[in-house]
Amino acid sequence: MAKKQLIMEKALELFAKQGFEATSVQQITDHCGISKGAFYLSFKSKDELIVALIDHFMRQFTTDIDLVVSEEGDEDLLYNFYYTTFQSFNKHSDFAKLLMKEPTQSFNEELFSKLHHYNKSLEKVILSMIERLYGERSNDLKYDLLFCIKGFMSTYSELFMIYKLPIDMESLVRSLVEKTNLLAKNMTISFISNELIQVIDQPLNEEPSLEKIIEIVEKNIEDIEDSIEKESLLLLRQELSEPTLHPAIVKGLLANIQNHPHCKWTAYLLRGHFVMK
Amino acid sequence: MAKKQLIMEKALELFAKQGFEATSVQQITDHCGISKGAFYLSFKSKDELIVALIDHFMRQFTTDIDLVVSEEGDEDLLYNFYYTTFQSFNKHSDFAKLLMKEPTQSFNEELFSKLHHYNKSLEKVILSMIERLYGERSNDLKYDLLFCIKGFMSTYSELFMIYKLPIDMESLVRSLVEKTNLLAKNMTISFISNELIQVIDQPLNEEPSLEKIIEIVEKNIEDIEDSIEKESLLLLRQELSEPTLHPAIVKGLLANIQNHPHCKWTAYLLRGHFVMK
DNA sequence: TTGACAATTGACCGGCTAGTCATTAGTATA
DNA sequence: TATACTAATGACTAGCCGGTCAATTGTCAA
Repeated sequence: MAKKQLIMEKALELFAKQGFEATSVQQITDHCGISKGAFYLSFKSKDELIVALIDHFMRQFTTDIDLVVSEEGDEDLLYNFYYTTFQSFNKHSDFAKLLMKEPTQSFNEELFSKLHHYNKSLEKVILSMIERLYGERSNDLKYDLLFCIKGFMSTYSELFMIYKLPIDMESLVRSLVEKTNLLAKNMTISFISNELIQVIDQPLNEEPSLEKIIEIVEKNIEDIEDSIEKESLLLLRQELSEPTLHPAIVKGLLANIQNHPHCKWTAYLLRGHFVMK
Repeated sequence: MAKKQLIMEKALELFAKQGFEATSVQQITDHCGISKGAFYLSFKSKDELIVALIDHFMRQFTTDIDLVVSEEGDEDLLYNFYYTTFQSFNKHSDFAKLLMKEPTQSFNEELFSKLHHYNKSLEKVILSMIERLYGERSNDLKYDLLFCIKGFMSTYSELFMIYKLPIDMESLVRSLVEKTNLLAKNMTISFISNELIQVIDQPLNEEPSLEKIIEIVEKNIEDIEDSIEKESLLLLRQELSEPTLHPAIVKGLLANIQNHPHCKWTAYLLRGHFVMK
């Protein structure tokens, strides 16, 4: 299992430098100091490696940002959002580079739709933030705001992603907060309508099914040692099959697990599930 | 020569779908209905093909936008800028896709710096527009505005580039004009300073030399048939070596050539040269 | 019709690729 | 130490890559 992580880390370094296609399995194994055969003990194919990378890091991004956005209080929400996002980009800059870099469609259809799905998850989180921050007013403008925020993020992150400049993150974020608020409070012409978004989302709008969530939770339970988190997961597992607990209790249980490093993604999924209902 | 264009067109289609690395010369020649050997009669290597593509289309983009920005009157300048840019993206969507797609560094150093150079040309054009539109006020904010505009362009162009949606370009542009004006007129916190930009630009700040410009002009003169444009080019060629003409005359000569399909890039270079002085 | 020349072909080359598997090294138990 | 097991190796395969070039085909003036 540790071998798997080693390969993922070292491969990511090479992918960020050269791209996915241009990096050979031989290069990866050389860089790891292992044999080519050993690679195929951990991953069935080179494609499976990239799938694992995307799953791992996109879950990290989504949960990092979701944690900030789902916190109480709107005070510094926008500031914290940008700050966390950029920190997360910075922390996993190799992966972020790979994401920016890789052809949107040179991947398999499977990989493309996977990325698309995570992207939509992220957009959903950002949209919920916009709704909280700007309330009613945002109804017609929220998708335009979403696009503007995404534009800011991608353009400004170039500064530290490509040029590797030492950035004063706090003033960068302060300037983006001002820009975002300006747009949100003064914009009158929206371009992206609900309908347009629905057309875009149409082909791949798969919510994870209840069965899928249960499966993930149970795997999670097996993976972690005895602790409050494990107890909470067991109770939540029960609640998935037979809902009996008070919403406040469920919320508490979610709070119990959402800071455990191996439960973040599960917490995110569960929050989506229980809030839905 | 026609063969060269055929290859460029067909190759671009494949590159847009699969990416540069993932497309083989064999695929390209099959798609053209020619033999592999014939490819190497037109291009010395696969790399030379991508260089030709980048040169061809980036010149197109730059001149298209520069023509709009260098027109008199600030009335609909911003509107026309966005409109032309998106039309140009749309017209050459395969190439635009390739640009978005391709790893920033999977190219050679040569290709990377080539792209970087064209990118800076485009930024220069946009900056001159910002200065004209917002005057003094833009001094401290211009680079932030540039980044915001670039962010809008890349995020919103996804709508028709990736999703291939039929877009009401006029309302899209109107909404972006409002956003840009809002930011330009109300922003107070700038993040990107002159110094920061200088650091970014440092490694590759090559202006084309006078000799280089003369070379390009002479090649252009050979390429086109007798016409007012050719006469104008010959006079401008003379003016490059021995400046004698009144600036107004030079400006008129430039106006003569800037709408000829094969002189646009030369006109752009010359305008930069004569305005410099 | 012939012959000189240019355009075009596709078999071929060396090198690299993803992936396999018989063999070997390492380790834990009895 | 002997045994049984797993972990790890790297030579190997089949196939694709960019690029070359001797051989073929097409063209046109004499």
